[in-house]
Amino acid sequence: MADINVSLTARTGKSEPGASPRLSPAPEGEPMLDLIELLFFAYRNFVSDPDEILHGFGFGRAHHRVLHFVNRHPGMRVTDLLDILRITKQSLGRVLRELVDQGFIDSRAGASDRRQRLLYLTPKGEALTQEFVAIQSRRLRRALEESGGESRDLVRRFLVAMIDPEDRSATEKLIARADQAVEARSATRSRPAG
Amino acid sequence: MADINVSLTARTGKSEPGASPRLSPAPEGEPMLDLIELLFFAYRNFVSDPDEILHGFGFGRAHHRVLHFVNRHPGMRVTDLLDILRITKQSLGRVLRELVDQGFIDSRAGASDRRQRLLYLTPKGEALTQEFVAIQSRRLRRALEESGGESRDLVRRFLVAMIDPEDRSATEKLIARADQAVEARSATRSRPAG
DNA sequence: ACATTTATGTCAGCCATGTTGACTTTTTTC
DNA sequence: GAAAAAAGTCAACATGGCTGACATAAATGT
Repeated sequence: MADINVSLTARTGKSEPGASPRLSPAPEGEPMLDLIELLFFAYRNFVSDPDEILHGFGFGRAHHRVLHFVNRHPGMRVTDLLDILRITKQSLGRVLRELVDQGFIDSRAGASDRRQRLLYLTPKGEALTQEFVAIQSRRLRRALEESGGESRDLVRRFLVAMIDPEDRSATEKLIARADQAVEARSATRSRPAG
Repeated sequence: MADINVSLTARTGKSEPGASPRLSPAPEGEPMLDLIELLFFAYRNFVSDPDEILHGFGFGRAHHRVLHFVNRHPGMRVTDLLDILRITKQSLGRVLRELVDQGFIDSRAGASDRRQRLLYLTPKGEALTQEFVAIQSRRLRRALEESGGESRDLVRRFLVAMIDPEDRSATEKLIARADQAVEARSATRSRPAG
Protein backbone atom coordinates (compact mmCIF):
# COMPACT_ATOMS: atom_id res chain seq x y z
CA MET A 1 0.00 0.00 0.00
CA ALA A 2 1.30 3.32 -1.19
CA ASP A 3 4.24 1.21 -2.20
CA ILE A 4 6.78 1.57 -4.93
CA ASN A 5 5.94 -1.80 -6.42
CA VAL A 6 6.15 -1.55 -10.14
CA SER A 7 5.30 -4.37 -12.42
CA LEU A 8 6.57 -3.10 -15.77
CA THR A 9 4.71 -5.79 -17.63
CA ALA A 10 5.62 -4.35 -21.00
CA ARG A 11 9.35 -4.88 -20.99
CA THR A 12 9.27 -8.36 -19.43
CA GLY A 13 10.40 -9.99 -22.60
CA LYS A 14 14.02 -10.41 -23.66
CA SER A 15 16.63 -9.64 -21.03
CA GLU A 16 19.92 -10.76 -22.70
CA PRO A 17 21.56 -12.31 -19.64
CA GLY A 18 25.08 -12.61 -21.04
CA ALA A 19 25.84 -8.95 -20.43
CA SER A 20 29.25 -8.38 -18.94
CA PRO A 21 29.46 -5.25 -16.80
CA ARG A 22 30.97 -1.98 -18.10
CA LEU A 23 30.72 -2.49 -21.82
CA SER A 24 30.37 1.23 -22.49
CA PRO A 25 33.12 2.75 -20.33
CA ALA A 26 31.11 5.85 -19.36
CA PRO A 27 32.94 8.84 -20.86
CA GLU A 28 32.60 11.17 -17.86
CA GLY A 29 32.59 8.82 -14.88
CA GLU A 30 29.92 6.35 -13.95
CA PRO A 31 26.42 7.72 -13.49
CA MET A 32 25.39 7.57 -9.85
CA LEU A 33 21.84 6.59 -10.63
CA ASP A 34 21.24 4.64 -7.44
CA LEU A 35 22.40 7.49 -5.23
CA ILE A 36 20.40 10.04 -7.18
CA GLU A 37 17.25 8.04 -6.62
CA LEU A 38 17.99 7.08 -3.04
CA LEU A 39 18.51 10.73 -2.21
CA PHE A 40 15.12 11.52 -3.70
CA PHE A 41 13.33 8.78 -1.76
CA ALA A 42 15.24 9.41 1.46
CA TYR A 43 14.64 13.13 1.43
CA ARG A 44 10.96 12.66 0.68
CA ASN A 45 10.55 10.47 3.73
CA PHE A 46 12.75 12.75 5.80
CA VAL A 47 10.53 15.78 5.32
CA SER A 48 7.24 13.90 5.36
CA ASP A 49 7.07 13.43 9.15
CA PRO A 50 7.03 17.15 9.97
CA ASP A 51 4.80 17.78 6.96
CA GLU A 52 2.09 15.54 8.34
CA ILE A 53 2.14 17.13 11.77
CA LEU A 54 2.07 20.62 10.32
CA HIS A 55 -0.86 19.75 8.11
CA GLY A 56 -2.92 19.37 11.28
CA PHE A 57 -2.26 23.04 12.08
CA GLY A 58 -3.02 24.20 8.57
CA PHE A 59 0.68 24.80 8.07
CA GLY A 60 3.17 23.43 5.57
CA ARG A 61 6.81 22.85 4.85
CA ALA A 62 7.56 26.55 4.65
CA HIS A 63 6.40 26.99 8.24
CA HIS A 64 8.66 24.16 9.33
CA ARG A 65 11.72 25.86 7.91
CA VAL A 66 10.93 29.14 9.60
CA LEU A 67 10.32 27.48 12.96
CA HIS A 68 13.48 25.44 12.65
CA PHE A 69 15.82 28.33 11.95
CA VAL A 70 14.23 30.70 14.42
CA ASN A 71 14.67 27.97 17.02
CA ARG A 72 18.31 27.66 16.10
CA HIS A 73 18.95 31.40 16.02
CA PRO A 74 16.72 33.06 18.59
CA GLY A 75 16.58 36.79 18.10
CA MET A 76 17.54 36.57 14.45
CA ARG A 77 16.44 39.31 12.10
CA VAL A 78 14.03 38.86 9.23
CA THR A 79 16.89 39.58 6.83
CA ASP A 80 18.95 36.77 8.34
CA LEU A 81 16.13 34.36 7.72
CA LEU A 82 15.74 35.55 4.15
CA ASP A 83 19.44 34.94 3.53
CA ILE A 84 19.21 31.40 4.86
CA LEU A 85 16.02 30.41 3.12
CA ARG A 86 16.73 32.26 -0.11
CA ILE A 87 13.13 33.16 -0.73
CA THR A 88 11.55 36.54 -1.23
CA LYS A 89 10.44 38.82 1.53
CA GLN A 90 6.86 38.42 0.32
CA SER A 91 6.93 34.63 0.53
CA LEU A 92 8.44 34.71 3.97
CA GLY A 93 6.05 37.45 5.03
CA ARG A 94 3.05 35.24 4.50
CA VAL A 95 4.16 32.29 6.61
CA LEU A 96 5.77 34.51 9.21
CA ARG A 97 2.53 36.44 9.70
CA GLU A 98 0.61 33.20 10.18
CA LEU A 99 3.14 31.91 12.69
CA VAL A 100 3.07 35.16 14.65
CA ASP A 101 -0.73 35.46 14.51
CA GLN A 102 -1.19 31.96 15.82
CA GLY A 103 1.31 32.40 18.61
CA PHE A 104 4.22 30.24 17.48
CA ILE A 105 6.64 33.07 16.93
CA ASP A 106 7.21 36.29 18.77
CA SER A 107 8.49 39.32 16.88
CA ARG A 108 10.11 42.04 18.98
CA ALA A 109 11.65 45.31 17.88
CA GLY A 110 15.43 45.43 18.24
CA ALA A 111 16.82 47.30 21.23
CA SER A 112 19.79 48.91 19.51
CA ASP A 113 18.19 49.19 16.08
CA ARG A 114 14.46 49.67 16.33
CA ARG A 115 13.86 49.02 12.65
CA GLN A 116 14.66 45.37 13.18
CA ARG A 117 12.11 42.74 14.07
CA LEU A 118 13.86 40.08 16.11
CA LEU A 119 12.29 36.66 15.95
CA TYR A 120 11.82 34.30 18.88
CA LEU A 121 9.86 31.12 19.39
CA THR A 122 7.09 31.22 21.92
CA PRO A 123 6.86 28.23 24.29
CA LYS A 124 4.19 26.88 21.96
CA GLY A 125 6.50 27.28 18.98
CA GLU A 126 9.36 25.76 20.89
CA ALA A 127 7.36 22.68 21.79
CA LEU A 128 6.36 22.08 18.19
CA THR A 129 9.87 22.61 16.90
CA GLN A 130 11.33 20.20 19.46
CA GLU A 131 8.92 17.62 18.15
CA PHE A 132 10.24 18.01 14.61
CA VAL A 133 13.83 17.89 15.73
CA ALA A 134 13.14 14.76 17.73
CA ILE A 135 11.45 12.94 14.87
CA GLN A 136 14.05 13.79 12.29
CA SER A 137 16.90 13.08 14.70
CA ARG A 138 15.42 9.69 15.43
CA ARG A 139 15.40 8.84 11.75
CA LEU A 140 18.95 10.05 11.29
CA ARG A 141 20.19 8.20 14.36
CA ARG A 142 18.58 5.00 13.24
CA ALA A 143 20.07 5.35 9.76
CA LEU A 144 23.55 6.05 11.12
CA GLU A 145 23.40 3.06 13.44
CA GLU A 146 22.29 0.80 10.65
CA SER A 147 25.01 1.98 8.32
CA GLY A 148 27.84 1.17 10.67
CA GLY A 149 30.54 2.44 13.01
CA GLU A 150 31.91 5.91 12.47
CA SER A 151 29.34 6.76 9.85
CA ARG A 152 28.29 10.01 11.46
CA ASP A 153 31.46 11.90 10.65
CA LEU A 154 31.61 10.52 7.16
CA VAL A 155 27.99 11.35 6.42
CA ARG A 156 28.54 14.83 7.74
CA ARG A 157 31.56 15.33 5.54
CA PHE A 158 29.63 13.94 2.59
CA LEU A 159 26.73 16.32 3.12
CA VAL A 160 29.05 19.30 3.47
CA ALA A 161 30.79 18.29 0.26
CA MET A 162 27.43 18.12 -1.52
CA ILE A 163 26.98 21.84 -0.92
CA ASP A 164 28.19 24.32 -3.51
CA PRO A 165 31.83 25.04 -2.59
CA GLU A 166 31.29 28.79 -2.36
CA ASP A 167 28.56 28.29 0.25
CA ARG A 168 30.25 25.70 2.40
CA SER A 169 32.17 27.79 4.85
CA ALA A 170 29.25 30.12 5.44
CA THR A 171 26.99 27.14 6.05
CA GLU A 172 29.39 25.51 8.45
CA LYS A 173 29.84 28.76 10.31
CA LEU A 174 26.10 29.16 10.54
CA ILE A 175 25.74 25.73 12.11
CA ALA A 176 28.65 26.28 14.46
CA ARG A 177 27.23 29.59 15.62
CA ALA A 178 23.85 28.01 16.32
CA ASP A 179 25.47 25.19 18.29
CA GLN A 180 27.44 27.69 20.38
CA ALA A 181 24.31 29.61 21.16
CA VAL A 182 22.58 26.45 22.36
CA GLU A 183 25.47 25.67 24.67
CA ALA A 184 25.43 29.18 26.05
CA ARG A 185 21.70 29.01 26.68
CA SER A 186 21.75 25.64 28.40
CA ALA A 187 24.66 26.82 30.55
CA THR A 188 22.59 29.83 31.58
CA ARG A 189 19.66 27.61 32.39
CA SER A 190 21.73 25.34 34.61
CA ARG A 191 23.03 28.35 36.56
CA PRO A 192 19.85 30.43 36.70
CA ALA A 193 20.52 34.16 36.97
CA GLY A 194 24.10 33.23 37.90
CA MET B 1 26.44 36.98 -2.90
CA ALA B 2 23.33 34.97 -2.34
CA ASP B 3 25.24 33.77 0.67
CA ILE B 4 24.16 32.40 3.99
CA ASN B 5 26.04 35.06 5.90
CA VAL B 6 24.06 36.02 8.91
CA SER B 7 25.08 38.73 11.29
CA LEU B 8 22.67 38.19 14.18
CA THR B 9 23.53 41.55 15.67
CA ALA B 10 20.89 41.28 18.32
CA ARG B 11 22.13 38.35 20.33
CA THR B 12 25.78 39.42 20.30
CA GLY B 13 25.75 40.26 23.96
CA LYS B 14 26.40 37.81 26.77
CA SER B 15 27.67 34.38 25.77
CA GLU B 16 28.58 32.70 29.10
CA PRO B 17 31.75 30.94 27.95
CA GLY B 18 32.18 28.57 30.88
CA ALA B 19 29.67 26.06 29.46
CA SER B 20 30.77 22.47 29.76
CA PRO B 21 29.33 20.23 27.05
CA ARG B 22 26.29 18.00 27.70
CA LEU B 23 24.80 19.67 30.72
CA SER B 24 21.27 18.56 29.81
CA PRO B 25 21.74 14.90 28.89
CA ALA B 26 19.13 14.93 26.09
CA PRO B 27 16.38 12.55 27.16
CA GLU B 28 15.87 10.85 23.81
CA GLY B 29 19.29 10.89 22.20
CA GLU B 30 21.19 13.89 20.96
CA PRO B 31 19.45 16.10 18.43
CA MET B 32 21.14 15.82 15.06
CA LEU B 33 20.74 19.48 14.28
CA ASP B 34 23.79 19.77 12.08
CA LEU B 35 22.76 16.85 9.88
CA ILE B 36 19.19 18.08 9.63
CA GLU B 37 20.41 21.40 8.31
CA LEU B 38 23.15 20.00 6.11
CA LEU B 39 20.61 17.71 4.48
CA PHE B 40 18.43 20.72 3.76
CA PHE B 41 21.24 22.77 2.23
CA ALA B 42 22.75 19.82 0.36
CA TYR B 43 19.46 18.74 -1.15
CA ARG B 44 18.62 22.26 -2.20
CA ASN B 45 21.86 22.54 -4.12
CA PHE B 46 21.47 19.01 -5.47
CA VAL B 47 18.17 19.75 -7.20
CA SER B 48 19.01 23.30 -8.21
CA ASP B 49 21.20 22.38 -11.19
CA PRO B 50 18.48 20.52 -13.12
CA ASP B 51 15.97 23.14 -12.02
CA GLU B 52 17.90 25.90 -13.72
CA ILE B 53 18.26 24.02 -16.99
CA LEU B 54 14.59 23.09 -17.01
CA HIS B 55 13.60 26.66 -16.42
CA GLY B 56 14.96 27.46 -19.87
CA PHE B 57 12.43 25.05 -21.38
CA GLY B 58 9.55 26.37 -19.33
CA PHE B 59 9.65 23.20 -17.27
CA GLY B 60 10.15 22.55 -13.59
CA ARG B 61 11.13 20.00 -11.00
CA ALA B 62 8.13 17.85 -11.72
CA HIS B 63 9.25 17.39 -15.31
CA HIS B 64 12.69 16.36 -14.13
CA ARG B 65 11.28 13.53 -12.04
CA VAL B 66 9.17 12.22 -14.88
CA LEU B 67 12.05 12.31 -17.33
CA HIS B 68 14.35 10.63 -14.86
CA PHE B 69 12.14 7.67 -14.10
CA VAL B 70 10.98 7.16 -17.66
CA ASN B 71 14.64 7.08 -18.63
CA ARG B 72 15.31 4.48 -15.98
CA HIS B 73 12.28 2.35 -16.85
CA PRO B 74 11.62 2.64 -20.58
CA GLY B 75 8.22 1.30 -21.47
CA MET B 76 6.85 1.84 -17.99
CA ARG B 77 3.14 2.37 -17.56
CA VAL B 78 1.56 5.56 -16.26
CA THR B 79 0.44 3.66 -13.18
CA ASP B 80 4.03 2.62 -12.44
CA LEU B 81 5.09 6.23 -12.55
CA LEU B 82 2.24 7.24 -10.25
CA ASP B 83 3.33 4.62 -7.73
CA ILE B 84 6.89 5.87 -7.74
CA LEU B 85 6.12 9.58 -7.58
CA ARG B 86 3.15 9.26 -5.24
CA ILE B 87 1.25 12.10 -6.82
CA THR B 88 -2.20 12.14 -8.32
CA LYS B 89 -3.06 11.18 -11.84
CA GLN B 90 -4.13 14.75 -12.49
CA SER B 91 -0.84 16.25 -11.34
CA LEU B 92 1.15 13.79 -13.39
CA GLY B 93 -1.19 14.27 -16.35
CA ARG B 94 -0.30 17.91 -16.62
CA VAL B 95 3.46 17.55 -16.82
CA LEU B 96 3.25 14.37 -18.88
CA ARG B 97 1.12 16.08 -21.50
CA GLU B 98 3.61 18.91 -21.78
CA LEU B 99 6.52 16.51 -22.13
CA VAL B 100 4.72 14.51 -24.82
CA ASP B 101 3.51 17.61 -26.66
CA GLN B 102 6.98 19.07 -26.79
CA GLY B 103 8.55 15.84 -27.96
CA PHE B 104 10.51 14.72 -24.90
CA ILE B 105 8.41 11.65 -24.20
CA ASP B 106 6.75 9.15 -26.45
CA SER B 107 3.59 7.41 -25.29
CA ARG B 108 2.69 4.18 -27.09
CA ALA B 109 -0.23 1.84 -26.53
CA GLY B 110 0.73 -1.50 -24.98
CA ALA B 111 0.94 -4.48 -27.31
CA SER B 112 -0.59 -7.07 -24.99
CA ASP B 113 -2.88 -4.66 -23.12
CA ARG B 114 -3.96 -1.85 -25.37
CA ARG B 115 -5.36 0.24 -22.49
CA GLN B 116 -1.86 0.91 -21.30
CA ARG B 117 0.21 3.87 -22.38
CA LEU B 118 3.84 2.85 -22.30
CA LEU B 119 6.28 5.69 -21.81
CA TYR B 120 9.57 6.10 -23.63
CA LEU B 121 12.02 8.97 -23.95
CA THR B 122 12.52 10.39 -27.39
CA PRO B 123 16.14 11.08 -28.41
CA LYS B 124 15.50 14.68 -27.41
CA GLY B 125 14.25 13.58 -23.99
CA GLU B 126 17.13 11.19 -23.61
CA ALA B 127 19.68 13.90 -24.30
CA LEU B 128 18.18 16.20 -21.70
CA THR B 129 17.94 13.46 -19.12
CA GLN B 130 21.55 12.41 -19.65
CA GLU B 131 22.51 15.99 -18.93
CA PHE B 132 20.76 15.91 -15.57
CA VAL B 133 22.27 12.57 -14.66
CA ALA B 134 25.71 13.84 -15.58
CA ILE B 135 25.43 17.00 -13.50
CA GLN B 136 24.07 15.31 -10.42
CA SER B 137 26.51 12.42 -10.72
CA ARG B 138 29.38 14.88 -10.92
CA ARG B 139 28.27 16.52 -7.69
CA LEU B 140 27.88 13.16 -5.97
CA ARG B 141 31.23 11.87 -7.22
CA ARG B 142 32.98 14.98 -6.04
CA ALA B 143 31.35 14.74 -2.64
CA LEU B 144 32.24 11.07 -2.26
CA GLU B 145 35.84 11.70 -3.22
CA GLU B 146 36.13 14.52 -0.75
CA SER B 147 34.66 12.49 2.07
CA GLY B 148 37.14 9.67 1.81
CA GLY B 149 37.84 6.06 0.86
CA GLU B 150 34.98 3.61 0.79
CA SER B 151 32.40 6.29 1.37
CA ARG B 152 30.22 5.25 -1.53
CA ASP B 153 28.96 2.05 0.05
CA LEU B 154 28.45 3.68 3.39
CA VAL B 155 26.55 6.63 1.96
CA ARG B 156 24.40 4.23 -0.01
CA ARG B 157 23.61 2.21 3.09
CA PHE B 158 22.88 5.41 4.98
CA LEU B 159 20.46 6.65 2.36
CA VAL B 160 18.68 3.30 2.21
CA ALA B 161 18.37 3.34 5.98
CA MET B 162 16.85 6.83 5.83
CA ILE B 163 13.91 5.41 3.88
CA ASP B 164 10.84 4.17 5.75
CA PRO B 165 11.55 0.50 6.55
CA GLU B 166 8.40 -0.72 4.86
CA ASP B 167 9.45 0.91 1.59
CA ARG B 168 13.08 -0.11 1.54
CA SER B 169 12.95 -3.44 -0.18
CA ALA B 170 10.60 -2.20 -2.87
CA THR B 171 12.87 0.78 -3.48
CA GLU B 172 15.98 -1.34 -3.68
CA LYS B 173 14.26 -3.74 -6.05
CA LEU B 174 13.17 -0.84 -8.21
CA ILE B 175 16.71 0.42 -8.50
CA ALA B 176 18.11 -3.05 -9.15
CA ARG B 177 15.56 -3.67 -11.87
CA ALA B 178 16.43 -0.40 -13.58
CA ASP B 179 20.14 -1.21 -13.41
CA GLN B 180 19.53 -4.63 -14.95
CA ALA B 181 17.58 -3.11 -17.78
CA VAL B 182 20.41 -0.71 -18.53
CA GLU B 183 22.88 -3.57 -18.68
CA ALA B 184 20.62 -5.52 -20.99
CA ARG B 185 20.20 -2.53 -23.26
CA SER B 186 23.88 -1.71 -23.49
CA ALA B 187 24.66 -5.37 -24.17
CA THR B 188 22.16 -5.32 -27.01
CA ARG B 189 23.70 -2.17 -28.39
CA SER B 190 27.20 -3.62 -28.41
CA ARG B 191 25.97 -6.74 -30.27
CA PRO B 192 23.45 -5.11 -32.61
CA ALA B 193 20.58 -7.42 -33.62
CA GLY B 194 22.23 -10.53 -32.14
C1' DA C 1 -23.18 -11.91 -23.29
C1' DC C 2 -23.03 -8.77 -19.96
C1' DA C 3 -21.33 -6.65 -15.77
C1' DT C 4 -17.45 -5.18 -13.62
C1' DT C 5 -12.95 -3.68 -13.13
C1' DT C 6 -8.77 -1.53 -14.80
C1' DA C 7 -5.93 1.97 -17.20
C1' DT C 8 -6.02 6.27 -18.70
C1' DG C 9 -7.50 10.87 -19.47
C1' DT C 10 -10.09 15.21 -18.60
C1' DC C 11 -12.69 19.27 -16.59
C1' DA C 12 -13.13 22.40 -12.85
C1' DG C 13 -11.64 24.40 -8.83
C1' DC C 14 -8.78 24.92 -4.68
C1' DC C 15 -4.40 25.35 -1.86
C1' DA C 16 0.58 26.16 -0.75
C1' DT C 17 4.47 28.37 -1.89
C1' DG C 18 7.30 30.35 -4.87
C1' DT C 19 7.95 34.69 -8.15
C1' DT C 20 8.06 40.14 -9.87
C1' DG C 21 7.15 44.87 -9.38
C1' DA C 22 5.76 48.87 -7.02
C1' DC C 23 5.30 51.48 -3.01
C1' DT C 24 5.20 52.87 2.22
C1' DT C 25 6.91 53.62 6.89
C1' DT C 26 10.28 53.89 10.25
C1' DT C 27 14.77 54.45 11.59
C1' DT C 28 19.63 54.77 11.07
C1' DT C 29 23.65 56.50 8.87
C1' DC C 30 26.45 59.62 6.20
C1' DG D 1 18.83 66.78 5.70
C1' DA D 2 19.56 63.19 2.15
C1' DA D 3 20.33 58.56 1.44
C1' DA D 4 20.23 53.89 2.77
C1' DA D 5 18.52 50.04 5.36
C1' DA D 6 14.91 47.03 7.66
C1' DA D 7 10.56 45.68 7.34
C1' DG D 8 5.95 45.37 5.57
C1' DT D 9 2.15 45.50 2.06
C1' DC D 10 -0.72 45.16 -2.27
C1' DA D 11 -1.50 43.00 -6.63
C1' DA D 12 -0.77 39.66 -10.01
C1' DC D 13 1.10 35.48 -11.59
C1' DA D 14 3.42 30.47 -11.97
C1' DT D 15 4.13 25.84 -10.42
C1' DG D 16 2.77 21.77 -8.70
C1' DG D 17 0.33 19.63 -5.38
C1' DC D 18 -4.84 18.33 -4.13
C1' DT D 19 -10.18 16.70 -4.46
C1' DG D 20 -14.31 15.36 -6.91
C1' DA D 21 -16.72 14.04 -10.82
C1' DC D 22 -16.94 11.94 -15.02
C1' DA D 23 -15.68 9.61 -19.72
C1' DT D 24 -13.71 6.06 -22.67
C1' DA D 25 -11.60 1.97 -23.98
C1' DA D 26 -10.22 -2.46 -23.10
C1' DA D 27 -9.68 -6.52 -20.28
C1' DT D 28 -11.73 -9.85 -17.07
C1' DG D 29 -15.05 -12.54 -14.53
C1' DT D 30 -19.47 -14.98 -14.15
